[in-house]
Amino acid sequence: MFHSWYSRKENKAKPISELISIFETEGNVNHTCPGDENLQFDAAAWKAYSEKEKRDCLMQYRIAYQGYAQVWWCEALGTVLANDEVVNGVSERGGHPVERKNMRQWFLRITEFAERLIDSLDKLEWSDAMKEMQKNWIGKSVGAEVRFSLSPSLSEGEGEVTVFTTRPDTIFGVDFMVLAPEHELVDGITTAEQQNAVEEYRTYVKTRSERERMSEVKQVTGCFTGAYAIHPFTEKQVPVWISEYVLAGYGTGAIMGVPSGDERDHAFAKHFNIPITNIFGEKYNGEEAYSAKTSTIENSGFLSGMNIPDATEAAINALVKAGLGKRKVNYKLRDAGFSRQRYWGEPFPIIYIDGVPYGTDEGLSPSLSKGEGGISQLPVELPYVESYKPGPEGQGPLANITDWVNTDAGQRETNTMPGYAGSSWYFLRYMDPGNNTEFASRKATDYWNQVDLYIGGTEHAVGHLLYSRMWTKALYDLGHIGFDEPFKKLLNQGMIQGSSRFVYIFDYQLKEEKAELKLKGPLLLSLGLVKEALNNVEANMKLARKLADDYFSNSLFDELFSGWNFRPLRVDVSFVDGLELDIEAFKKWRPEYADAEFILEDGKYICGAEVEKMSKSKYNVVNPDDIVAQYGADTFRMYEMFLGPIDVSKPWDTKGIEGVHRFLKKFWRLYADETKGWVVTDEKATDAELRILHKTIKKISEDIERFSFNTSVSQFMICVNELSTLGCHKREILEPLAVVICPFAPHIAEELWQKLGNSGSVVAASFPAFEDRFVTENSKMYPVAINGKTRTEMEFALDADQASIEAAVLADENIIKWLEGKAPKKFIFVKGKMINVVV
RNA sequence: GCGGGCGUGGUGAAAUUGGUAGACACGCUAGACUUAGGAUCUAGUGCUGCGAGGCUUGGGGGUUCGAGUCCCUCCGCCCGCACCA
Repeated sequence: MFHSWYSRKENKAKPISELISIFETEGNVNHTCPGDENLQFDAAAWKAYSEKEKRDCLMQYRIAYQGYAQVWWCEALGTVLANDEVVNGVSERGGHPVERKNMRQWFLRITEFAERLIDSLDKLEWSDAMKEMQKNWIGKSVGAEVRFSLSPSLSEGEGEVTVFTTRPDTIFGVDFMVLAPEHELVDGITTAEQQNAVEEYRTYVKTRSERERMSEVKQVTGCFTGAYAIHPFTEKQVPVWISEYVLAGYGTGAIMGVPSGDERDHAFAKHFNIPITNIFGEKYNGEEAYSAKTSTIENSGFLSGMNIPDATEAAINALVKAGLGKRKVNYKLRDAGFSRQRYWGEPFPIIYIDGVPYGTDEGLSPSLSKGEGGISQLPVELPYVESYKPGPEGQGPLANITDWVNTDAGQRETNTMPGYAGSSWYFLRYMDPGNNTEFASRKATDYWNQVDLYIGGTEHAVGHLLYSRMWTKALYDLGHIGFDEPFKKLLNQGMIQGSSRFVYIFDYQLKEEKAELKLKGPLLLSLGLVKEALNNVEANMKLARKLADDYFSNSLFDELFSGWNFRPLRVDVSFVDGLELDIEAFKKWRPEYADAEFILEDGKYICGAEVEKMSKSKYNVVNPDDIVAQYGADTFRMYEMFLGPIDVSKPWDTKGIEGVHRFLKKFWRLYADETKGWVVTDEKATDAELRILHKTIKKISEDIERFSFNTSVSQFMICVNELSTLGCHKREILEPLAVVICPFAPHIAEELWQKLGNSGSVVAASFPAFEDRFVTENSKMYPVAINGKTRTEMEFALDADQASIEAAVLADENIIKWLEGKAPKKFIFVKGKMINVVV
């Protein structure tokens, strides 16, 4: 990726060497620079560049490139934190203050692939929901880029603000401009008198996460810069503000505020008393923005009277003609941040020489190019470290290993790659894991081709699954593999969650010196008491009063506590039977509660429960090995299938596994009796037995196709119940049945297969063919409804015609009773389904 | 806030194309066999009502001969939101 660039002309990734050749002959006239759209040079200029200038320029084209991104910086911990390590604006560990800090980072230019990532979704067998999520994440929008010049007389700096808008038709409704607080122009345009206010506001914004900035739309914040921009058509001067609702990474990091047509702009204008220009005539009521797209545009110069699509076209054409803007496609998708300041992650094969990054495979020095890792010293391996402490100035731990960082060619990159680096291509490596000259041979990837079926969770919808797709396209473009989509079919499986258990500690603050506690240990309350107290102020007071009376030396309640609450504490699920706590086991596990007092309800301590991800830290882990030891792998496997549809998440609950276990025992008893031993006979099967077998073959075949394993298990249960009732022990039925059940209960199937006298494994046996003739019926019990409510059942031949059925139904005494003498208005007969009489 | 998903008995669920709601299990109740039962078998089990019957798929409304399924609307829950991986 470092050695490649994206050709917008050919719409594919290409080697960077080809770009260098192009620059040498024609400069970049035919290849707009994705990193800097205004960069232009010819061949002569290119040749005159220094080595460093050339490399800097190429960096703006590379698919793996360096840029700047904001990270959470925690001064106290001396490290960069992940989003989920920042809680309520402070570090999760230690509660230290954090702020957004700009840092140099590696990126992958996934935005260049945006269009293809949308287009080729069509050829994937993924759920519509999944495709929808990816489309929305990529967020293609068509609109215009518009330049507003700043008013030199009123602004500190001169120049222009470029905005992206999906509604160029509303350009006459612009009443203000808003820049992201991080926007590079802000420093230059802020007037002296607004300097302090702007600084203060930016300090506030630094503490805000992007999520908060997007979510909390009701609370309007912002700050005027003192600068004004000039409307391109009316020459009206509009104030330039900064506000957190404009994000630096979206579009150009600046918007034109059209309060009459956009809700957030409207709220902003109202909040800061900015006069609102109405461009929708009567459709805009002054109270809320008119954001529907069905009005005509009014009060808008040459756009007045046009509908929205026409006005959009006209506005863009006028902007282009005036040289003030252009048509533009924008994507919400951002280039993927590819640096982490962590130890665990693939190290970059990058060396800095005089601050300029080179690939370790670029022949930098003899020792590097012939080092241990092969000719190009790939792969670069993580060095051993004594400590995982962060490096200086927010660098990763690798920065501390100076021996490793400093090579005779230059300094190594100390960032590492993120988790999705490996997850984007591991499936390719699996195709050729022993290869030590390339990631996978073309022969191997051509043979194995795409992943046929990928089972994964929706949590990967817009991360891993999008990055893998981009990665695959890049490798395809560069000729390393022969397919451009990694996962042909995708199925989302649900998660088996944990069910956590909680006890509740009475947590109180005593008023000073007022009381002595009679307790030796903490006070734990059963769930029912806590629930009642939390639901009801009176109950809460009553409970506290009672606790004061029972457990404290001073029962003058009003003088006892300054406050109290019920603090939940996780307990290991193995000490809880259902919801009832084994108090002794708990005390043993947590010695600090050995002297605790437990307040019970009905003689039991009832725990609280919550469904969460299964995790050691939540003490809610159930180990599958224990289940397998108790019930066997077949029972475990079938029970997991039986729990419900494959794509639904649910908490693990061992209750119910008995049913599946009983089923397998009953299934076994068709073949072997506890006392009599093997009971399989060679008798001829009856029609009824064959019907059961073939209904089962049909159902299982269909269910497997649609991954409906829970209903398959049900069908096996129905089959075994019916065969048991018939007392069937016939080889003609039971031998094929063992083959059908094999994918669901392979161990028992294999054993029965052997006992039936077969050589070879049951997995090699061919799946029994379904034969229609065994299951066809010639009559059907029809539900007969009056006005849609089923009142009785009547049996008719399947080939009976409507007239004879109608006559029979209307003559039926049950039906006559329900008709109550009224004449039927309509008779509905759906062959093979039902009958409905409308009166 | 935005995007996606889900909501059916005491519990897990089924109903595949708009056609008998609750299949199959768990649990529970009663019984049989048994020295014993955490084995096995039988019957019952959505709610309500003595009964005929009535009610019932998160709430409300609509389309239809017929709605768990389609449409509108409201409520609730779960997942993702770019440095958890």
